[in-house]
Amino acid sequence: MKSTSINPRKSPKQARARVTFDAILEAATRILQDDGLRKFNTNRVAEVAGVSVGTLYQYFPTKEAILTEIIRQKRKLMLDALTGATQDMAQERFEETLDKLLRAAVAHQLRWPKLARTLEYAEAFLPLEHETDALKVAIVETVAAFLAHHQHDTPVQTARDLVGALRGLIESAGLSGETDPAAMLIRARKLSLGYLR
Amino acid sequence: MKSTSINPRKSPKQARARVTFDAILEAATRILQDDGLRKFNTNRVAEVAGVSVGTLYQYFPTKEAILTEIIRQKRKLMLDALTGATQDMAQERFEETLDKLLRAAVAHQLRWPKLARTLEYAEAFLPLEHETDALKVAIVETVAAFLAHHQHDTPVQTARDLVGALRGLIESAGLSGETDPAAMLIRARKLSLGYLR
Amino acid sequence: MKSTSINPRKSPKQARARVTFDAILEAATRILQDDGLRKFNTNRVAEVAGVSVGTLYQYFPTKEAILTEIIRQKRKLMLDALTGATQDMAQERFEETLDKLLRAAVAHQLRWPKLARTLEYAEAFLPLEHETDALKVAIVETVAAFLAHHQHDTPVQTARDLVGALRGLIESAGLSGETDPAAMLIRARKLSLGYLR
Amino acid sequence: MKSTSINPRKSPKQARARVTFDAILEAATRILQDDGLRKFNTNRVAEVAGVSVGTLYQYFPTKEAILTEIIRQKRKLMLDALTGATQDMAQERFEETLDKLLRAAVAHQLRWPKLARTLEYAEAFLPLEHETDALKVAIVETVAAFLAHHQHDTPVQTARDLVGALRGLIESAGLSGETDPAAMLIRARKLSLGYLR
DNA sequence: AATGAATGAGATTTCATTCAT
DNA sequence: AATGAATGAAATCTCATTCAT
Repeated sequence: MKSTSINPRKSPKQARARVTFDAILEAATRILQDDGLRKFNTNRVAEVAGVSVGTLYQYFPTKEAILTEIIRQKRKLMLDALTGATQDMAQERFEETLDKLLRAAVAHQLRWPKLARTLEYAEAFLPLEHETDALKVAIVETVAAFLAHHQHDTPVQTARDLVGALRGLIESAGLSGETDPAAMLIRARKLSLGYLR
Repeated sequence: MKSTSINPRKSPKQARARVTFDAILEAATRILQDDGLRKFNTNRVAEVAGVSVGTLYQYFPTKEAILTEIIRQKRKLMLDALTGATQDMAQERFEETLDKLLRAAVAHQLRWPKLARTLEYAEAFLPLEHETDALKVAIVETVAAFLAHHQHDTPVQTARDLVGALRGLIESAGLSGETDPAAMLIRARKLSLGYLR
Repeated sequence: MKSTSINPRKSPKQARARVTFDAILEAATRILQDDGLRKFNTNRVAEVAGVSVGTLYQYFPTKEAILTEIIRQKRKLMLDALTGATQDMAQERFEETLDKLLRAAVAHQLRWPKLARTLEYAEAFLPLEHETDALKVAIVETVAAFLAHHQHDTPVQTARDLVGALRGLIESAGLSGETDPAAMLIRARKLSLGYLR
Repeated sequence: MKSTSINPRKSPKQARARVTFDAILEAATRILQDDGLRKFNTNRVAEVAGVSVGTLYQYFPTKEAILTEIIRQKRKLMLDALTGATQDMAQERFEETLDKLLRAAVAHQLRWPKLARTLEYAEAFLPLEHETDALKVAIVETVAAFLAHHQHDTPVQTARDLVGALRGLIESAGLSGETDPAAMLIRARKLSLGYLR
């Protein structure tokens, strides 16, 4: 991975470095979840991570690089979860696979609703790397492939619509205090099946 | 309206003052739409509005007050549109009123997708006034009243779900470049009817 | 003058602003003369000027912009002095005009030898504006015009050589503690006449 | 040589150490030539030299020590060249020895004009060791001895003037792109003979 | 009412140097 | 001898807010 103003500066080689790298990302994540972009600054990230600012800048050339790395990791997680969910779609009924997908989405977004929203927002003003951007596309593509497999007419647009609507649904529920994945799943299923029928 | 750190400082009574007040809000709105919160600062707002910072602070006690006022106005517009849409619901078929509601929502959010998203995000970190907060509740209530009128079981939760999902749908379409309200309306209707059935 | 990263940010309009602008340049000049680029930083410049850093940045967008402005002003002074010296060259003997030129050069450089050297050095690593660069060319051109007027063969190259050699001479004398312009003038004349013969 | 904060930390005795020592100096030299003092920092020097910062600090106690060592080496080269040039002055005509001196000076400064200038400048703000400072004096003394040998009245001042003027001449030519030593030599001779007559 | 100059706390970032391994 | 992770003081620059005119 080339080091640009948005990529991490160096890949940690020693074990100690790995620990530091992760501590920084973890601290940043916590701040974003608790206080949003407003209080997300390098001094605070370093402090919460228990390292000096200098160390932080050994690993990330800019504040944005930290954000970008978090987004990349979260997206990767989401994509992997969705890929896993659709893995056996050839042998499964439509509803079965859909349920796996929805479970993944709900789990992903309901756990840290404020973080998810903050990252969403940050994305819009970040010059994301190709790779990170590609992950976003891949997420929609995964859902689209699933729809196409079941003879859907306009899989891509529908996938995008569905992803957007589900995000809106879960986010709104999460921010108004709901935390029960089971309850959320039922409504997410209703929304999806209703839209796809 | 009491003047607090979040309310406008003085209600512009004279014509000239009204013009200045509006110029500031308009400039702020443009900046939020074009560049997001990142570049939203009082000096720039004043410059774009063509007034001095000093003057800006005659009308708004803090930067947040400007944001709050914009949110208040937009919400007011939305609420009025929804109220208008449900005005004759007693004499209309369900689908008829729903269509009016969706039209209003699509029109509201598809025009300035980035602005809408930015305001959403800003809200989360703003200590909104009671009145402004009340507007948000009122929006959901209006939809809930409509659902209740048609014998829906859990009108409030469903209204909130629907508002969230529709916002997600329209936002995602808007940010990926769609601008046609007619096309949007069809999918919004499909989503709503599907979820409500 | 357009405001770039190297030009002043705003031209002072009020009298107070003019005073501040000049105070900043004067402070910067003093620091460069006394301590060189090493201790030339915006905090110190602001402190010596008796203003806040914020104020400094109202007028100069970067540290380099201050340097550039000083160079521009000093070059302008030099150019004006040389232009004045060659003004009546049509009515004067060669030696007479030459003497005026040398007087101007000696006066300019012997007063603040360390400052002159520091600016020279800074130039090399500064992306100077066209206008500022043009001044440097104009200085050589003025001398070249004088040489051409007296039938010199290769006026431009010779002018550049002469300007370089004289700068080296005066700088070396100035830095080793000489302060007497009269003594300097004699040797400068010797150098020039010797090279031009 | 006592190890102070400005002298190298240890004289590299083993072959491997010698290689490292030289690699550091070479890297530093390249950076100074290409980018000047601005980008001259220990981390970068170490990186370019292909060693770790830790290793760099095994050889040089401070950043300044690297600079000082480069200056010392360059001066030593220059002094040796000049000494060599004046070696046979008792058996040579004045012009003959002068030519050798000028050849040495031109060769020295025309090759890396930016480096030469940067070192000049750095010197002014460096607390040079007695030995390094002595080299500077010795250079002027060598030229002065040559002048004295040919019955010049004020050999020291004249030597200093000449060294300064020549440096100015060559530097100005070098920085404006000239690279031909032969052409430079002709003008350097003209300047010297003219001034000395 | 309006102006715009001034402030300074706070954010980002760099880099000389140390030290555990 | 060498490595490279870590430090933190110091430099650059921004921006919400105040205040004299």
